[in-house]
Amino acid sequence: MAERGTTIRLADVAERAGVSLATASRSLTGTAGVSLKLAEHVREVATSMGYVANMHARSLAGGGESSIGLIVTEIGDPYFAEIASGVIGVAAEHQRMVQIGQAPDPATVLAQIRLLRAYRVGAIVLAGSGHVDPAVDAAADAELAAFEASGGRVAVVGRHHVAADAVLLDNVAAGRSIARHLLDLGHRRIALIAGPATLNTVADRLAGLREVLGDTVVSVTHHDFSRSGGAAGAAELLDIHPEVTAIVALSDVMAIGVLAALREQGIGVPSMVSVAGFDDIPVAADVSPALTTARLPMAEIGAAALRLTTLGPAVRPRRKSSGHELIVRESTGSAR
Amino acid sequence: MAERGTTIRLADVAERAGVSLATASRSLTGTAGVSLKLAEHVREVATSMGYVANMHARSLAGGGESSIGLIVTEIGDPYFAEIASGVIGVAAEHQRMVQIGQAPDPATVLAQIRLLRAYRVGAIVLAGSGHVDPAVDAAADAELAAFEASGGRVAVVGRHHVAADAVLLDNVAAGRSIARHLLDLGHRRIALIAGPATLNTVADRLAGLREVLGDTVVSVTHHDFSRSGGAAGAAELLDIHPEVTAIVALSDVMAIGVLAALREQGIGVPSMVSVAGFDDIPVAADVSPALTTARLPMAEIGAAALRLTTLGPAVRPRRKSSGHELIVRESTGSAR
DNA sequence: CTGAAAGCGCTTACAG
DNA sequence: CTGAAAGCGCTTACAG
Repeated sequence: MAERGTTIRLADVAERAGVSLATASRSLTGTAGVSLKLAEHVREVATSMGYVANMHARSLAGGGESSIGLIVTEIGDPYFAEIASGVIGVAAEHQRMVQIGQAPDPATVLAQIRLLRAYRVGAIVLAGSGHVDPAVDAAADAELAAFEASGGRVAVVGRHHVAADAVLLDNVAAGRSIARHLLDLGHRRIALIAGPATLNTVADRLAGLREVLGDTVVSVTHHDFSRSGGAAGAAELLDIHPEVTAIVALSDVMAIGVLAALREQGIGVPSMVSVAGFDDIPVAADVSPALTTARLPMAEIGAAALRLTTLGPAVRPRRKSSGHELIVRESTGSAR
Repeated sequence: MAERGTTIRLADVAERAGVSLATASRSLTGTAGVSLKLAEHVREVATSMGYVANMHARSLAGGGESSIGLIVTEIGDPYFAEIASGVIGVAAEHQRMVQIGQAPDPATVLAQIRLLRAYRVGAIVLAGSGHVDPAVDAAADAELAAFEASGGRVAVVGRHHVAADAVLLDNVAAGRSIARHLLDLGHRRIALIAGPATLNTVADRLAGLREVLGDTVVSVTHHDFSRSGGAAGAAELLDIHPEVTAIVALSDVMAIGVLAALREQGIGVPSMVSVAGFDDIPVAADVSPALTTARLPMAEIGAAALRLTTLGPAVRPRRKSSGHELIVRESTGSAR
């Protein structure tokens, strides 16, 4: 075992094995050009000494695999946890480590991209909605472009205006699917409880919804993209528009908040009010009542995003659609 | 913007700013000993050139902050997502990046620790249960010890036998709390649906439960620590022990599976059977019916674990208890 | 306050 | 198949 604060270097291994630094390096990295038994011997010595290569030195010297960077809004949110799971799974297939950063706002996104660049990651996956106003994301986009210009690869999830490979979320179509479903059930007084109006994800889902719903929409409000945001939206809504027969929350997490608020007020779902969400987070099937939602397969999306970065750079950015699927469960029913 | 594949080095900045490498370095790292205006000038030049320091070089040269490593079993699991959220939050406070690895089995845990060591992280937080048989974790423990010996800091969550700082999960006491609650409700025919018997977490929860439940336990089975594991356990149980009036699943995720299986068979909860879980994952309050559980504050636990690593090494490992809280909701009621 | 030089731990041409 | 040497991009004593 190493002495406290002391670390074994390749030079130590080489000396003990009685070979040169170069041979030791080749033996351990599996580079061709060392006799099998010598390489084997060096490996044994290294193991017995508890040698662990220094990736910083290895990176600097031009060897070593780069790791991959992932930026999410909040890892505790099931939506992002799923994406992360997809990304980390694919990274592991390629023996890559992932460095993860949380970035709740545009300034932090920029800072995280910088940090990831400083660590010389090979690729960055940026999840988290872009903004309706492209100016808000301009600094981050420029940083991403600079990263690509310096040889890095990037893939974004749910961002439109970036000149990078992207998995585009099928938000507009998902909105339409939810809307049609509600109309089919006879609903004509519908409220939309949305996340921040500044986000593309919100704007897109809203657009799809409104396109089909037309003037059956009696209310659109904006709240935090969270359980409590959904609950607050529902409470407020019930005061002002008690005539509403259906509520669509712009995410499952918000929808769960809506469900909680409705339960608290003793309003039956779907007997009195139908509720629908977006995403199909893992727990959507298990809430009470089970949530009707538009499924976006986030884990697959995360995996797909990282896979895009393993392709070489393209002349024109690749775009891949997430697709979506309407999942009808018990939270929606015929209008009363 | 840099040319494709070309990266700006500190030497480029120094040259452009008309100073030496040393002065450029000091200006950018904020080291004392450079006139304010010169430092300011260098910083402007660096920014205008889009310079991003190479952390690998910085680390090698002895400067730079080390990042922190986190190992979880599965980031998509809300239990671990919460822990990760706590860890990443604290890491951000300290301007540290976190490198995250998923490790579903002991061999992978070992591999991940090695990788983290190779990246010369300053600290490792290992979440994920230890094993009843210490031999299973021996290799990982040794690697952790070697890491500490070489100056690294480590904190584990829910592992007993490691000679490192640890946040100990209050599993035994949590088991007792759930057990007492069930007994108080008059249940005398109780089934336990557990995760893998090899895990400490399972053994401890089971121990607390059995200590209080005594011979009211009619069945103990082991399944995957997952929703489907819980569902399978419940289905199997109902066949063999229809007389059971209460089921405790060893995690909320499993309990959600139990709830699903019961619903499928039309068995009322808690009218026919009461169900309880462990952890209080964020969604526990929103499932149907709302889940009675023993809360372990995972986000705080993750945060506490990382904070332990910021303290200097201790002569004897620090142990911190997670504490727990019985949360009674609607899935438990009087025995029929 | 500023600079020239050594060194961090590797990998990889370049020779042999 | 093996080794001596240069170099990756920084930071930090050491001088001045």
